[in-house]
Amino acid sequence: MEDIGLLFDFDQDGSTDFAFWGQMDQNFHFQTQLESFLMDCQAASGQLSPWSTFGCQSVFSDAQLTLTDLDVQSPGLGVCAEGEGCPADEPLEAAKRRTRRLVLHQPYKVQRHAANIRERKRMLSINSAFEELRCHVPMFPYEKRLSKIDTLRLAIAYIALLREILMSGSDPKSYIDECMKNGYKNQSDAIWNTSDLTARLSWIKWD
DNA sequence: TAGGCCATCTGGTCCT
DNA sequence: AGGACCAGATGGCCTA
Repeated sequence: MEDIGLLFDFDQDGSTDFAFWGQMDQNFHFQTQLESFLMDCQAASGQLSPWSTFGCQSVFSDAQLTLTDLDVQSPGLGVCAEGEGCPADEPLEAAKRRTRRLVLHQPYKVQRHAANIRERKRMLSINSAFEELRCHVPMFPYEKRLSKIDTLRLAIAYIALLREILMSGSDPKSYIDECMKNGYKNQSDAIWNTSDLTARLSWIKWD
């Protein structure tokens, strides 16, 4: 038995899109196992969190295309170890296959790489949530994209103001007009001040 | 060119 | 044990 790690770079951007690792023996049928593994992941991707539609599906649809003409050899034959160069005369299907294959005898490295991928996808899901939040905070039509911290702060201020409107029982439009005229009273957390928030809200069609 | 923002990597900690 | 979460470090890009 031998530890093996495989890193895939489907889009050739130099970063690993997918990692596979485990142990292998002489009877290891690489293509069959990898293919069924990818199929399992694809089947599961529909149940995964938002990143799955963004990252996982595209990765795996690519993977299927790659696998169809992926002349995968038994690991150990012409496989390059990380940090070593492949022999120059090797028929470098690696580039053709758009696949970076590694044999790692240090399982830690492979696990670390897999953790990096998970972390990247976790950040993607966070970013997609930020995008969604940006759609719900008041923006000027000409305004450039809000940063993450500004999105959070504006969302907090927006929620606070909406709560006040509800508590006041008055018409939202007239409440905003009042704020524009007299200033927004609640300045306790004035990261977004009166003119910022109420001016944004004045763009909203309340009817 | 400095500062802000962001993506990524990484190691530590927490949770299941 | 492995994955999720978090925060620090780093480097790239953009803008004033």
